[in-house]
Amino acid sequence: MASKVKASQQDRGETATRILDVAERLVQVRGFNAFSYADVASELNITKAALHYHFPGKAELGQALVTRYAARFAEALAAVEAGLDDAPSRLDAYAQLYLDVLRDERMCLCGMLASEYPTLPPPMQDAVVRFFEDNETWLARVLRQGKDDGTLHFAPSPTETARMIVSGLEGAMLVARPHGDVARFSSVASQLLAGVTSA
Amino acid sequence: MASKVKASQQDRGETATRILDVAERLVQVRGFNAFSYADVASELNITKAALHYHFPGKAELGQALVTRYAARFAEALAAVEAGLDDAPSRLDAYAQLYLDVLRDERMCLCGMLASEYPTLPPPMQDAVVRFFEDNETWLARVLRQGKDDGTLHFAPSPTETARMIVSGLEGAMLVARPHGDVARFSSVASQLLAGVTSA
DNA sequence: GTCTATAGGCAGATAGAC
DNA sequence: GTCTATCTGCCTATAGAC
Repeated sequence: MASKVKASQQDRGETATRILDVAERLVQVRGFNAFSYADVASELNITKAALHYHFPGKAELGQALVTRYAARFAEALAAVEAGLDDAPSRLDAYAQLYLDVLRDERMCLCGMLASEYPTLPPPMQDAVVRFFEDNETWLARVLRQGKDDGTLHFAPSPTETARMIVSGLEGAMLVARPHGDVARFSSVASQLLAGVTSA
Repeated sequence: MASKVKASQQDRGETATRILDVAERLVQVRGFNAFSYADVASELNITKAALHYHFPGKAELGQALVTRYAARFAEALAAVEAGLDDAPSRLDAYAQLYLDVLRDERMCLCGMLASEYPTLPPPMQDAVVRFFEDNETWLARVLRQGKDDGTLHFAPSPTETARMIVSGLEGAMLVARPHGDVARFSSVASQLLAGVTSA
């Protein structure tokens, strides 16, 4: 049973991983409907046919993209919980995850896909909705924790408050990117968090 | 000088107006990159060639769309100011404008275009940025009014607070639409406004 | 696994008749 | 103003050689 590195989830080859990396960036910058197999192939100096070997169609590539993105996000949230104990710090770290994406001149992958939602293959639609639900669930838990220990203060339910934070951060990315102004995002993010950290 | 109806801004023919109506809905639902001249033509039972007579290219059609949308929004904001005096009511009416769009299962036109920003023709990009700036300016003015007369309470500058409200409402639309859940939007909207109406 | 070659469709756009 | 007809290019996808 000498397993080398413990293949965490479905392991893909090196080429498949690089395809996902390039496609992910293209989708986050331009959108799922505005990138093509040709774009990815030319960046990697391979042919479109090779792409189809790794991902039969655009729908399958899209599913793989959102699945991997959601898994990574879940890992990041677990790391936040492991590394930080108090609710306010955890909220700060959560917002920082968004900021890191925007600094790269990208939109949140699932925020981008949310705008294209009616045009997506059904499996991608389901995965996008799940992403937001998972985020809200995690945030609601942190908010509940903070309310219980007195470090956070808010009137609506933790779930409703979580939804406001997710919406606010996604919207802040959406609006800040056309302005090319990361500070716009940071300002909104701190106001959102201040709404639950101050009495 | 017997002008019939006072051609408010650039008047377009009846057909051109119907083209804009159909194209506007398609962009708000599917996005600028995911609708085609063929889509519009088939809905109106005309040919693509006829479309090109009214709007030479997709870029020009897109410009006309965002220009008209921004003008209508500005009219709506003026109507809000004319019809309501106090700042809290004006904020409520502002959020209601967004809700009306979402009820139609549409995204804000400029929110949709913001997600596609890097792929848009430059004139459309400029118009999208201007739309958000105009919204923020209007909101900041209302916020200042409310702060001065004691009906609103917030710590950051009116401009920064305005940006948080715009971002929050746009993000709430973005996230609510995939869930098919208008209540999600309303919940976030009232939380955002509660943040400035309660002490 | 990656290639060449190609199929089949749809995109935006134009010419010219009516 | 609207039509038919057509162009060119890009899209996703497949077949089959290496």
